[in-house]
Amino acid sequence: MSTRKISDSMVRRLSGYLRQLRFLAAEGRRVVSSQELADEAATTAAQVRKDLSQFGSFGQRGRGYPVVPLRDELVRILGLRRPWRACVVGAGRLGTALLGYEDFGKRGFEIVAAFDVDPELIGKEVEGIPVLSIEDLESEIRTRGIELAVLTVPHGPARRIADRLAEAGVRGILNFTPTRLRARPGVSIRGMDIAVELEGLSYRIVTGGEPGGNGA
Amino acid sequence: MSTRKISDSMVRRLSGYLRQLRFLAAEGRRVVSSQELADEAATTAAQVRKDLSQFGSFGQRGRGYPVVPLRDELVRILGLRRPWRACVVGAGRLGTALLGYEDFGKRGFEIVAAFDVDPELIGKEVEGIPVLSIEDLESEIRTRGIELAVLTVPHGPARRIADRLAEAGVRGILNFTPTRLRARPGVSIRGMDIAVELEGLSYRIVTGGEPGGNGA
DNA sequence: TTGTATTCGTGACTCATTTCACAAGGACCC
DNA sequence: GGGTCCTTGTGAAATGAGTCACGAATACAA
Ligand SMILES: NC(=O)c1ccc[n+]([C@@H]2O[C@H](COP(=O)([O-])OP(=O)(O)OC[C@H]3O[C@@H](n4cnc5c(N)ncnc54)[C@H](O)[C@@H]3O)[C@@H](O)[C@H]2O)c1
Ligand SMILES: NC(=O)c1ccc[n+]([C@@H]2O[C@H](COP(=O)([O-])OP(=O)(O)OC[C@H]3O[C@@H](n4cnc5c(N)ncnc54)[C@H](O)[C@@H]3O)[C@@H](O)[C@H]2O)c1
Repeated sequence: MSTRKISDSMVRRLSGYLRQLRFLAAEGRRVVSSQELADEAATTAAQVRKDLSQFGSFGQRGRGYPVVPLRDELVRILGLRRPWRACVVGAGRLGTALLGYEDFGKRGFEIVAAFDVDPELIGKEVEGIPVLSIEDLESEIRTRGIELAVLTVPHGPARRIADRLAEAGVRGILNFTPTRLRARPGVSIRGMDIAVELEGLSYRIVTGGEPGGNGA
Repeated sequence: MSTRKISDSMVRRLSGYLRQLRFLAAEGRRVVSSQELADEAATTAAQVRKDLSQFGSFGQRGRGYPVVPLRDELVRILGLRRPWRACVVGAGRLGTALLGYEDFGKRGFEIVAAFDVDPELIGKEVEGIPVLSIEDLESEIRTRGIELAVLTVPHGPARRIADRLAEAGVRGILNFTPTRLRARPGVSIRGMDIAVELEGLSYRIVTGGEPGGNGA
C-alpha cells in the first residue's frame, strides 16, 4: 500500500473490477483470484493486485480476494456508498432513452428529475421522472439536492447550461454533447463522444490494428 | 517525423483536433496555432506539435497550421476519407435515439440499417432507416456492405450477437451494453459504459479532485 | 506436522508518454 | 535587405504506467 496518485485509467479498471464483483456476489461466489478479475477486466493479474494494493491488503494469500468485502471496499473507494442524486438536462431522444435506463439505479445513481425548454414536455413525466422547466434549473437543483447532471441538449445551449449547472452547485457533469465544456473549479466534467469512439475504431481498422478490446 | 507507434490516447486527441479543425474550417479560419488547438482539446501546445509531427510537417513556422489541409490530413490518418457503412443492432430506446442522431453522417458514419427481434418493429422504418430482422443479420450485412455495428441490445443476447457480427465480417463494434465482449481477431471493439464514466466522476468528486476536463 | 500447491503483496525494471527547452525556419515591417 | 517576432519541429530529460519475479502467507492433503 504505497498511496501513489490514482490515474484515470486505473479508476476505469476499478470500475471494471466492481462490475465483475457485483456479478460474482449475486452469484454467491465467496472468493475470486486476481487472475479471474483480470480476465474480465481485460488486464493482467499483476495489474489487478497492484491496483488493489494501493488501498490496502484485501486478499488472502493462497486463496484470493473475498468477493463481498472487496466489492464493498471498491464501492467505498469510488464514492458510491450512498446513491448520487442526478438529473438529465434535455429530455429529447437521447435524454429520454437515458431516463428509461434502469441500470443507473443499480449502479448507485438516482435520476430524480429532467429539465427541458419544450412546453409540451414540461410538467409531464417520462419513465416516471418529472420533466421540469429549464427556467427553474437553479432552484430545483437546490431544493432537490441534485449533485450530478447528464447533459443531452443541443450544441447551442450546451455551454450556457453547463455554466448554470456549475453555478447552481452541481458537482459533476456527464456531457453527451459534442461541445467542449470549459472546466470550472469544483465541477468535474466527463465527456462521452460517440464520434471519438467511432473514429478510434476507424483508425484501428485502417491501420490493421487487431488489438480488439479496450473498454467493455 | 519519427513514426512511433500510435497510442490509444493519442488517437483520442487526434479526434479532438479534427473536431476543432472542422469547426474552424466552417468558420473560414485559415490558420491555427498549436496553442489554440491545445486549449480546445484539453492538452498542451507541445503535445499537439508532437502528435502532429508523427505524421509529417504540416505547420508553417511563425504562422501555425493551415486549417483545411490539416483537417484533411487528419481525416486521412483516421481512415475517414470515405464514409463507413454502419448498422444499429437493437432498435430499442437507446438504439432509436442513435438512429436519429444526425451528427453520425457529418462525422463520416452512415447508418444504413437497424436490426431487431421484435416483430412489431421489423419491416418498419425508424428515422428513415429500415429495421430488419435479426434472423437476416449475416445476409443483410453482406449484401449491404456493412462494416461497423453499434450494439444496443440487452445484456442477454449481447455476446452471441457480437459473435455473429464478427462471423458476418463486420470490422468494428461499438458496444453500449454493459457486457464485456470477447476479443475476436479482425474485429475491433470499443465499449461505451455510462456507469464507468459516472463512477469516474464520483471518484473524482469524493477525492476532491478538481481536474475537470478529460473528454469533451 | 510436514510438504506441496496456491495466490497475494511488492520492489525493481522496462517501456511508454509527456514535458521542456531551444534551434531552425518563415513572416512581416521598415 | 536586415532586424525582429512568432511558432513549429524535435532531441533530451522527466515523469508515469505497466510488467516481472519472487518472498511471504495460507490452504490442504497425507
Ligand atoms: N441522439 C443521439 O443518439 C445522440 C448521441 C450522442 C450524442 N447526442 C447529443 O446529445 C444531444 C441531444 O441529442 P438528441 O438527439 O437527444 O436531440 P433532441 O433534439 O432529440 O433533444 C434535445 C432536447 O433538448 C431540449 N432543449 C433544447 N434547448 C434546450 C435548453 N436551452 N434547455 C433545456 N433543454 C433544451 C429540446 O427541447 C429537446 O427535448 C445533442 O447534443 C447530440 O449531439 C445525441
Ligand atoms: N437506455 C439507455 O439509455 C442505455 C444507456 C446505456 C446503455 N444501455 C444499454 O443498451 C442496451 C439497450 O438498452 P435499451 O434501454 O435501449 O433497451 P430496450 O429494451 O429499450 O431495447 C433493446 C432492444 O433490443 C431488442 N432485442 C432484444 N433481443 C434482441 C436480439 N436477440 N436481437 C436483436 N434485437 C434484440 C429489443 O427488441 C429492443 O428493441 C442495454 O444493454 C443497456 O444496458 C442503455
